Amino acid sequence: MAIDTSELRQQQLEKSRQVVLTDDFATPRLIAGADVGFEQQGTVTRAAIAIMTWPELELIEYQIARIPTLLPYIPGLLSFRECPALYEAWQLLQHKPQLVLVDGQGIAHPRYFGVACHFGLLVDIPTIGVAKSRLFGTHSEIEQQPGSYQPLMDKTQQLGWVLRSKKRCNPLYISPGHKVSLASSLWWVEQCLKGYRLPEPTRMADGIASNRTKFKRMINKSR
DNA sequence: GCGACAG
DNA sequence: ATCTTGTCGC
Repeated sequence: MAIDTSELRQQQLEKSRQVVLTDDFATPRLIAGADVGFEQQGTVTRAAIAIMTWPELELIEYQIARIPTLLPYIPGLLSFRECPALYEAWQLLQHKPQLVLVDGQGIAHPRYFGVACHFGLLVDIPTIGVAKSRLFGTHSEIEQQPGSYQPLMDKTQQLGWVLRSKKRCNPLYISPGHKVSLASSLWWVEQCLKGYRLPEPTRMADGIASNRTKFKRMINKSR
């Protein structure tokens, strides 16, 4: 398919100016995890959003949306590929969360506008980007000690954090999405860690979106 | 010019 | 991301 990527990148630059990087939310009652998976050789996009209570972190609802894949994967343009499906799932929710952990980068992006920023602006809800690998920014080595972290930098400007969330696991790349500060983005992810590499909301959404049999049992309880 | 590159 | 069982290491 023919895609004018220069136009999409221009949209990102314009939208990035609207992203809010200070805390604009009270202590959340519900925190969500959002992730996307694919079926049929990538022709179908499947988005999952898991709603969990705070501070219990118990799953109370989840929604899945399946739509035809609109774009191929292009580094830097992930939001245009995943947001449509995420928005479909969002509209199905009976409970709207006050904070969302989105898989992928927040402002740690070449245009300072990753998928977490894009989705947060779209639904006007605070979001934090939690990515499993690096896209943009530099950082010094992370100690092996769980809980250790380093700032993720762009020259002299900090974009986020690189956190060793679990022993012998690759670190997490955390950055503000929308209406969240640098300090809070790290703090909330830490609060949602329960012994696994991924924070609970993200881990749950990831399991559901990836259709892992392991998660099919536990999610049946909440319906 | 060459490599890097969220999911 | 996805195709996929056992297996190496802490």
